[in-house]
Amino acid sequence: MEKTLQLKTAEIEKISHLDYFNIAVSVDCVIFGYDDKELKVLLIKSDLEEFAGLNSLLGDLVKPDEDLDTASYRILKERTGLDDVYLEQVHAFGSIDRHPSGRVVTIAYYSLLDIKNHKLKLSHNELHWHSLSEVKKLAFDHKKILDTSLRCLQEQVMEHPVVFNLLPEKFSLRELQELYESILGVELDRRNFRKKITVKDWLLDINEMETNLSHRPGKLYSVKKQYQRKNKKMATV
Amino acid sequence: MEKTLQLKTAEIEKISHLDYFNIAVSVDCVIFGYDDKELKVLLIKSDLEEFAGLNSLLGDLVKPDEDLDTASYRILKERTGLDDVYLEQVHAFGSIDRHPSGRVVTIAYYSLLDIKNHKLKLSHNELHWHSLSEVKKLAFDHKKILDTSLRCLQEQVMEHPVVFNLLPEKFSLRELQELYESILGVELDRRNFRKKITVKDWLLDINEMETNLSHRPGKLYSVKKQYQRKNKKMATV
DNA sequence: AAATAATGTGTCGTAAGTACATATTTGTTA
DNA sequence: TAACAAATATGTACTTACGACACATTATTT
Repeated sequence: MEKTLQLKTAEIEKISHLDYFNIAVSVDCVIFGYDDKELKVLLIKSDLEEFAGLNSLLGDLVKPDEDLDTASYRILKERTGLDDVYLEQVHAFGSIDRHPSGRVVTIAYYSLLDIKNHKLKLSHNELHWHSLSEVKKLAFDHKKILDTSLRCLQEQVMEHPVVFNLLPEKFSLRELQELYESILGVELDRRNFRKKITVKDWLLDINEMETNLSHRPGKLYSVKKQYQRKNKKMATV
Repeated sequence: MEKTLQLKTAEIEKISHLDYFNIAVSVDCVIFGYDDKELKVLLIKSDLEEFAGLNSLLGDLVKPDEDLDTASYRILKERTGLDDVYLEQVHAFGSIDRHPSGRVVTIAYYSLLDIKNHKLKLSHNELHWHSLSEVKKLAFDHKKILDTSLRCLQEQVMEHPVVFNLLPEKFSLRELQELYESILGVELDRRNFRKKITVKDWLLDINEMETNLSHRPGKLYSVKKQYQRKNKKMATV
């Protein structure tokens, strides 16, 4: 009697192991960039037949010996050559049929980087920056992931010093304001914006001015060291 | 030449399918309750040898034909008999060795429910409410998941009408304030709290009073219909 | 009827948010 | 070289939110 039960349990366990350990986990990175006064996202042509012609986010399956954060940094590194960039986990997406090759649960991350200063390794063709406003349809559920990530970014942006990776090291308040305006999708009053930013005390006046402008140049600032978010080691402020 | 490549690709694909579709995904529910002026969490004795004697959150592996939200509602339903409760996804946890049986990536959800009005099906022994302050060590990485979920709840609580599932349908402002105090871990000024809450316009004055008190009774309120969060169908406000 | 233990509301000072105007600095151009 | 164009830099007045705090009211208990 006991033996039968034992066997049964073992069998059940074997079955259940097969039943359950057969999902793939992926990481999808929503890599935001900023250039030409527009918020952009890095997309690649999907290589799946099912999504022929559509773009997708940069993602990959998580390896057996890789944790989620490591996978996200690997993907970023592989595609952009960067490894000192801040990544933030956004949400897990796990609809049953979201991936044509099988059950793939994906964890979305977003990242921010300055397009001008980090030219892509464009060896992979079909890897391009796209203006957010022009992104309509993406492969998989990636449009939903993109929308969720943008909302997440918008919620963080006024409370936390996250956006500075989108700008060059030195930037003017006008540039910063334009960046906020593209992220939030609203126009901001210049004077009030400056007050709000300066009171947060994130910025360092580096005593330099803009150059090569056809009008009065503004002062240049950089983020204070303690608010630079280079990598996960950095504490959340 | 081309044929060889073809074969190679097919082989690679086969290998990679085996390599990658071998992760299990679980959902862990941090079920918060409120009773006796204390925030509590529902825990169960771990049935794994490795964690003998330790409690764990309520979780289960996600079935092949089940999406993440469905799994979280199933777990809640199985353990508490409830299916009309709000669940909120918190974060994905995916350290390589977080589960002794193999690679299990887990998605954490939190939920809120009124302990008094939803007596547990205590057929499962060892399923109990624990005061948050007394929870020290949990199985797996569940302590970290609990801490993260609490922080998430704390961040939401002043901005969004999430906590009302922790209270009975009718409640006094004092009860609501005590709840906020337990969640946030701070004392609040009664007059300022009332101002702050009433300005949000979440509450409906139902023209009833507390009864059976040894002092002056307070008015009773309920959440306005549009802010009740029964299930995911409910929009986020 | 007095004491107790809550509820319910108001005020005042400070900080933050919003709308708005003027002076200043640089490069350009007539 | 003086006027102009275009942007920077800053200030003020009004309104709204926040925090500390005090007093009158109501139901129960003794």
